Amino acid sequence: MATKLKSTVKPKGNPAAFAEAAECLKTLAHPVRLRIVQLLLHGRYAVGELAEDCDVPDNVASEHLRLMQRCGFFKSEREGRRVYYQVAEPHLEEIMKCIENRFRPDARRTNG
Amino acid sequence: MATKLKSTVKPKGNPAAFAEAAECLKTLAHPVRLRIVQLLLHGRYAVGELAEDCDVPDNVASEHLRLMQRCGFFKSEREGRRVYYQVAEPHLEEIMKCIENRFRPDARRTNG
DNA sequence: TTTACTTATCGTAAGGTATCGATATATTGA
DNA sequence: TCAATATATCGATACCTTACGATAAGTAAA
Repeated sequence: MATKLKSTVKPKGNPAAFAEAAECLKTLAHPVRLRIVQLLLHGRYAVGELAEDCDVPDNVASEHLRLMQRCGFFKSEREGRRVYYQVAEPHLEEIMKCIENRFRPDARRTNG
Repeated sequence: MATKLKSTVKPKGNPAAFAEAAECLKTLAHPVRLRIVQLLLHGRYAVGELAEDCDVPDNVASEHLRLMQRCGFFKSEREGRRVYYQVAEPHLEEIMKCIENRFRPDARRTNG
């Protein structure tokens, strides 16, 4: 297998994009929020359902959802007393797959 | 194009994996650190070089590098007075590509 | 050995984040 | 209207993170 050489040209960075990306990653970087993302990538859930699954009080789940909605991850709609959340950011699935791929039990040392 | 239905089965979560993933994402979630990751995915740089590119003092760059090294992102080796860092985590490239893909100027509304 | 260069570490202050309990708002049904 | 359910918001607190300046440590050259 041939060794791939890295380019020596320095990639140009976009500070505004890095700032926005950092914001979104920070929002993703919480165990409960990761679980909520995983759940909502597979279906549609109300606040109380998510809270129960994550074993946190309803108001805490609600707060996590608010943060993620602010980043555009989710949208919500009320149905009767309940408010259902679902994914609104198309790239979430790809990013979550990368993360799950990395943190599978056997995911280390795929290459050099 | 057929509409893909979401599975209704609830994915089972691994709390320990979510905790570890959240740690690593938090470490990634900083504008300067994202830039450093981008640079090191394209080459090998010393602390002072990274500090200059990122427009931060050397000790701040050194601290960011220490945090990321603690997550296993990088390894370092001294050469004379300088310490060079390079990527040690194979999944970094894939994850960074996802992020760059999402935060390109035209990256919104790919589907959904 | 003395000085300069490069990186790492430490203490600290400022600002941000997570969580909790209490309370407010919205909806439904009695 | 009143009570119950479901969600959202607020104030307070504890904790964490970041950046800064000072300083230490490792290396090279004078």
